[in-house]
Order: sequence, then C-alpha cells, then structure tokens
Amino acid sequence: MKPLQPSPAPAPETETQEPARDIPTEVKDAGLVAKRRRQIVDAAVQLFIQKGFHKTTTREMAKAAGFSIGTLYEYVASKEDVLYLVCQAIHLEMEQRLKERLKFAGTGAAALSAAIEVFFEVCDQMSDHILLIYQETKSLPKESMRFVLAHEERITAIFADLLGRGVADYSLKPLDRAQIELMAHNIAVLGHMWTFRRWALAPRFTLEQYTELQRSLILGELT
Amino acid sequence: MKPLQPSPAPAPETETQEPARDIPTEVKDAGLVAKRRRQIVDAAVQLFIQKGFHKTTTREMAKAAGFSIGTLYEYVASKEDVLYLVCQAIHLEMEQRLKERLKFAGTGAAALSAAIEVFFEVCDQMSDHILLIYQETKSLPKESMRFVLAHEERITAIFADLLGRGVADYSLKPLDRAQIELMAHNIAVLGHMWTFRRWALAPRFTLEQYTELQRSLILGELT
DNA sequence: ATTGCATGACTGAGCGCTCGCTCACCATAA
DNA sequence: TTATGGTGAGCGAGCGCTCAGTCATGCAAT
Repeated sequence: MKPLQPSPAPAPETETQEPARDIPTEVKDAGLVAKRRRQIVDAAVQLFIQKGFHKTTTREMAKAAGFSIGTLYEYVASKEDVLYLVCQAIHLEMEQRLKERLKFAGTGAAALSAAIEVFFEVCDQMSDHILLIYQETKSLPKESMRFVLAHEERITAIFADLLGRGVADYSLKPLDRAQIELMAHNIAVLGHMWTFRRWALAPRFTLEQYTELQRSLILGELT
Repeated sequence: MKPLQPSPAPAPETETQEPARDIPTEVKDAGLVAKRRRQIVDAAVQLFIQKGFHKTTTREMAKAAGFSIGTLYEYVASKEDVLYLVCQAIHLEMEQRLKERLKFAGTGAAALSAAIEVFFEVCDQMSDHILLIYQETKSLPKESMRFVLAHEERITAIFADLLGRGVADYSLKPLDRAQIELMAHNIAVLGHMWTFRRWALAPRFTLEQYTELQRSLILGELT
C-alpha cells in the first residue's frame, strides 16, 4: 500500500483540492477497500481516544478492526496514514452532521442563532473526536496537516457566511470583514471550548445553559 | 530517583496543595538538584516544542541538557516525570509573568481591560508553550493532570475576580456567578486561541489588532 | 465429475531496530 | 580513602512493518 496522504510534490492548480487518493499498482475491489478502511478508522478512533495515537500499536488497531496486522497493511501504508484517515473521517462527519441540520431560512441573525445551537450540540456529541484533533493534528506530516486545517477553516467559513448575510440584511449591526472573520473563529472556538474545558464547565453548566449563555453573549454583541 | 509526581494515595487536607516533592532516600545538594532540573526542563521544553513529547528520546534530552542519560536519571524518575516538570514550569512562568505585570488599581472594568491586554501579550510570548500544554497534557498520568488543570483554573480565577470587582463597583453591569465564571473562561480561551489558531489569525491580524478587537468585544458586552 | 492451477484476501512469526532505563565503573575533591 | 556526581555501554521489551505461506474460490482442461 502506498501512502494515502497528500503528495507534497505536485501543487494542484485548483487551490484546495483533494489529494490524489488511489494508487492503482495493486488492483483491488474498491468496495472492499472502502469497507476495510472504514473498519480500520472506526477501530482506530476508539483506540486513539482511549490511549492516544502514540500509545496505540498497529497490532491493537488490527485486532480491534477484526483482522491481522498483515491485512491492516494491505489497506494502509503506515501508522501515520491511519491517523490521517481518522482526522479526515472526523472532519467529514462533523461537516455532514452540521450540513444536514443547518437551516438557512429567515434573517441572517436568526440563521446564525440556530447555527450556533446546532454547532454546539454537534460539538457536544463529538467532543472526544474534537479533542483528538486538537491533540494529534501536530503528529501528522506537514502536508496532511494543511488539509486538516483547511477543513477547520471550512467550518469557520459557515459562520462567516451567516454573519455576512446578517450584516447584508440588516438583522445584525454593520461589521467589516475583519470583525466578521474574527467572530466566526470565536464561535468555532467557543464550541470547541465546551469539549476541552469540560472538566471546568460540565460541573457548572448543562449544554443547554452553556449554549444559551454563549449565544446571547454573541448575538447581544452583534445586534 | 523516585517519581516527583503527586502521589495518588494520601489526599492532603488543604485542598489544592503541592504534592510532596522530595524523597530523601538519596541525600543530594538541593541547590545542585534544582539547577540540574532546570537544565533538564529548559532542554526538554525546546525539544517537546520541536518534535513533541513522544518523539523526543531521553538521550536527546540528556544531551541537550549537557550531560549523559545516566545523570538525567539521577534527577528524574522517568520520561513522564520530565513532562510533568515541564508542564509545571510552564504554568509557573505563565503565572509569574502575569502577576508581575498586572495592575489592580482603578475600577474593576479598567483593571480587567488592562489584564486582558497583559494576558494576550503573555499568550503571544508563550504561544509554543501553551500549545504544548494543550497537546501533551493528556499524556500525563491522571493525578498529575489534575494539578496541571488546577493551575489552569487559577489563571481563570484571576479574571473571575476582576469581573467580580467590576460588578461590585458598578463599573460593569450586573452579572451572576455563572455569567462571571463563563466570561472568565471565555477570556482565557480567547487568549489561547491566538496561539492555536495562529495559522488563521496571524495572516490577518497583528497581536495589537487582535487584542483590541477582542477586548472591545468582551468589554462591550459587559458595560 | 474430477483434477490442476491461478488468484488474491488474509495470516502471524519474526526481522531489524529503537527506546526507556540500569549499573558497574570512573574522576575528583575532601 | 571515602564520598559524591557523572558516565555510557548494554539490556531487554516492544515497536512498526514484511513476507513466505495458507486457504477458499473460480475457471479450464481433462
């Protein structure tokens, strides 16, 4: 198995493009490959959450996925490769869960308010996964890391868009580009904060209380 | 060398107390011990920042500190122990830098505003160190992790105190305990955000711009 | 039907190596 | 001589990864 990670060499013309994923040197049934990779990722996510990337062995991953190390290395080029797959999978799931629940109807302000609620709820559901990203992203090779960060920026952009809409339809007070950008990052990070400050927040607030307080804080500032 | 980490067994009566640090089985010059440990920590911090805890070897640490592995293990019980020392040292330095620059004069609101500026500046100076804490804290044994998190809460408490003062002297609008606590965490995290979202923020904002925007956002909400 | 063979997913012992940690020994100063 | 701080070769556990081999299956020739 050749590595799946984005090849550092050829800069693709369209800027943020998915790296070439498949190397057809060994032809395999694509369906099976996808299935096995999903097994590997599912197993690895749980192990990484429990013990971290570095303390998880390839043997453990293989066993948890339901086959032997040999087979693991039929579908993956290296241990680092699994980490890349895991990070990608987490971001993808995050985005899907958001997209399927986001409502874009109403004023910009209303849509933003709803989006914050949805986002915080998804953060709560996936808090272990978000933590994993925060802790292990830097273990990725540089090039792969850039793709993970790009994903992160896509999520932030959702909020920036809604803020822009709110400004445009006058449901939010006027903001320049910089203020919008910063606010979008603030919202994203405040969602993540619920996961990486759980130890301090969860004893004092329920998710609903936390969401309500933060949302009124954010919107109070913008209207 | 016995481990330096907080012993899990005896819960000290005074709640958040420094764990017993010294085991006098082998008597050594305390001054030398402190000096060597400082060498070890200084070397380790740089290495951990560069390559992370797991990818740094004990041999590298010893060499960077200026002596051999044998000597390293005269002053430290294990590799994990070094990580604990490093985390402690970072928090200590953080607290010192804050304390020596914080001004408590004026209204609560004014003091808070100044504190935010100082805090953000310290975060900027120590961004690599803060990142290190975010990424490696979970590699600590459970008990040691609690002490690191307690440190974190002490810093948050600084902001909570100032917020409380501002409410008391009417320089801030009325807030209940929960709102104060939450706001304190927000401030702390927004400072950290400057370090762990550098990749997105630094290209668009200088530290001064970032501080100014966030500070007016925070204080705007509170007055 | 039976046989022989090619295919490819899968296995796991084991290779080569690195790591954390130890300990028998050394150097120097009192 | 004794005490103390320092050394670094070496131990052995455990790691990521490989590869010679097994087995089930499908197909073609007998």
